[in-house]
Amino acid sequence: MILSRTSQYAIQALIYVATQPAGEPILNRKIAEYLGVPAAYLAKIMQSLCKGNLLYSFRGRQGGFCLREGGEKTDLMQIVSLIEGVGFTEYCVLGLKVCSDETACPMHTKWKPIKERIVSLLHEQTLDRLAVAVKSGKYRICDLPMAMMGAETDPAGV
Amino acid sequence: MILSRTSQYAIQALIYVATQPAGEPILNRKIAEYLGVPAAYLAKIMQSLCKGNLLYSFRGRQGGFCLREGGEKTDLMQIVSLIEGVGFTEYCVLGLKVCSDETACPMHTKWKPIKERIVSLLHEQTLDRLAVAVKSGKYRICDLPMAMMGAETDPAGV
DNA sequence: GTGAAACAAGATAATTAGATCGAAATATGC
DNA sequence: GCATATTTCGATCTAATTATCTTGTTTCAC
Repeated sequence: MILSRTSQYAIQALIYVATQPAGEPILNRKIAEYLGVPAAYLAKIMQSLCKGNLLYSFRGRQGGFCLREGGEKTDLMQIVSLIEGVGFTEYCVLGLKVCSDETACPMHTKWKPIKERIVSLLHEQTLDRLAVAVKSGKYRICDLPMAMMGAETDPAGV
Repeated sequence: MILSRTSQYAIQALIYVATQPAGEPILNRKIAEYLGVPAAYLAKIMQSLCKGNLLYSFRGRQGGFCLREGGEKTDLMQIVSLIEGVGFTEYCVLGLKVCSDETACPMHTKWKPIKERIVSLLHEQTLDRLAVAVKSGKYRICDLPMAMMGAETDPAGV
């Protein structure tokens, strides 16, 4: 609805890395397996994240990916603008090329505050905060195992 | 960022129809020309809008498209759910298949209120209100002519 | 050296956007 | 009434974008 699948995978992967002990390189394969996303595609995304200076990569044996120092403070806005391009928040809801305070689409004034809330939410969510939430066990960054889906609606509990 | 191009075109076209005198069928060609969008593609979208009971269509000479009676009260949510499918607002920001109050991604609680604001904005914006805004001349549903782009930065005024 | 891993670039698949074309319908002129 | 121009309808086809896979190379620990 808002983010491309690429951005979603990038965020999930970075959160996962942030939940792991710092300093130990993590395999792309492991991340992909955990998240249940295609490893080859994820590898490409991880490369972008390296080029964008969010990750370190180590080749060869004992290789893998690590957060850069201070990387726990990376916020979602940084990740998203890296993937979708800066200014992805500037797009007009109705798709107009030019839609600013001066000359706008009829949704502009109402949409602007919502957009601002989205931006500040993306800014305030940092990898460390998200990692804590995941480590607490209250939240997930990967899908439920199929078996569990709809488990609540199953009175027998299987 | 939020809506597919198809939804954007659908909304633009419906607003345009709503600005025109009711009862007079409007040509797809005219709408496409005004909005500056591909006519063939728009025609397809118009068909969906007819099937979704938002528009009437008339074939042959003097044909064209009209809002259905009461159509001025159509809100953007109706249009969008027709095009993108109902439940497009239910998607998880991080792309999880299941993300509800019971079991969620770490963004869920913060994202939910924003999502609700988006939904209510889409609900409160009806075609007649948007049409009024456009007819007032304060807002646009089509792009500026190329010549005007950046006109403000041109001291000579060309 | 050898094997495990990231790296790079391209090929393929899926989805979305847009174009084409032959109908079917209908107001209008004759 | 009948031909005709005008328009939507419907189905299919192409192009562009996005997501995914493949293959080979480089790097590094052992």
